[in-house]
Amino acid sequence: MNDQSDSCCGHNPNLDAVAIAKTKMCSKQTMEDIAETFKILGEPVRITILHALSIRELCVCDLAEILEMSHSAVSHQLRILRAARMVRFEKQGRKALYRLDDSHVETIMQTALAHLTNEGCVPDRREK
Amino acid sequence: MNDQSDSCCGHNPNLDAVAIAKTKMCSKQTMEDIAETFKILGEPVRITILHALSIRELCVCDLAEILEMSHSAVSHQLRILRAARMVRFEKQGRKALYRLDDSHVETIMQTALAHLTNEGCVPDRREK
DNA sequence: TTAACATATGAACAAATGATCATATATTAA
DNA sequence: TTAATATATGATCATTTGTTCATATGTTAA
Repeated sequence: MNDQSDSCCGHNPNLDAVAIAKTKMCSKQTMEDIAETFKILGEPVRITILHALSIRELCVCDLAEILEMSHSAVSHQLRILRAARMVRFEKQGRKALYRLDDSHVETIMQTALAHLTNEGCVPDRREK
Repeated sequence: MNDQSDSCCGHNPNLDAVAIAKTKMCSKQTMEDIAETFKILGEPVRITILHALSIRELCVCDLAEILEMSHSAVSHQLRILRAARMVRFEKQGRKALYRLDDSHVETIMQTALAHLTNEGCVPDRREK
């Protein structure tokens, strides 16, 4: 925001280090895109939906039961996950069967779990 | 929140599917911990700090220069990253040299990037 | 057709949160 | 010691965002 206000206040960044980092870093846009992805994963309800769908496909009604939440709230969150191309759905009668739309999500989740537990990886919990 | 309000309104979840999912799913607490990790990564400023530190160690002053932000704002975010054990620092004189504290963070970032660019994953089958 | 079921979505509200500002602590230089 | 430098942090404020409520759309059963 204010890159000028500090230069007059006596701060001395290591210009070499700053230059090296800047040239090797990804674009600001890329960083924002990655952050957006994590922001979506950073909600208990949404990550739990993805976790459940990693085990098997489920409809809104099932997810509401599992999460102990209203159908409306679940549907709102599914909309966000759809927009992020993390889940997709298929209409079956009056139900909407949801499933994961990207295997990366599982990988990301397991790595996050590894960070938390300081372990290598996690056993596969999928059905069969 | 309200697990009772729906049962009297005529919704019929697939009880088998729900049971299967429930027994195989991680605990609620684990989900919340994972979500917390992602929430921290889901902020452009924080993920950019981690990205910069993945290139080389930097002090608060350098990070402020790279991010074009105030030192205060950077320091606040570093505090959050420290609490999550994603970065650690070492005092050198009046400077504080920060570096990554967990190699998992880089792995998670790269997988997220793969999700965004649709590389090495399931083909895109979104609904039209 | 009518009623029940299943999902989707806009609006409103409350809670969470990041940036700014002011201030505090600590280290080095003069 | 005094001043300058470097970082840390509490409080405030504005924005973001998830849930609820009301309502709309569409499907199946009676």
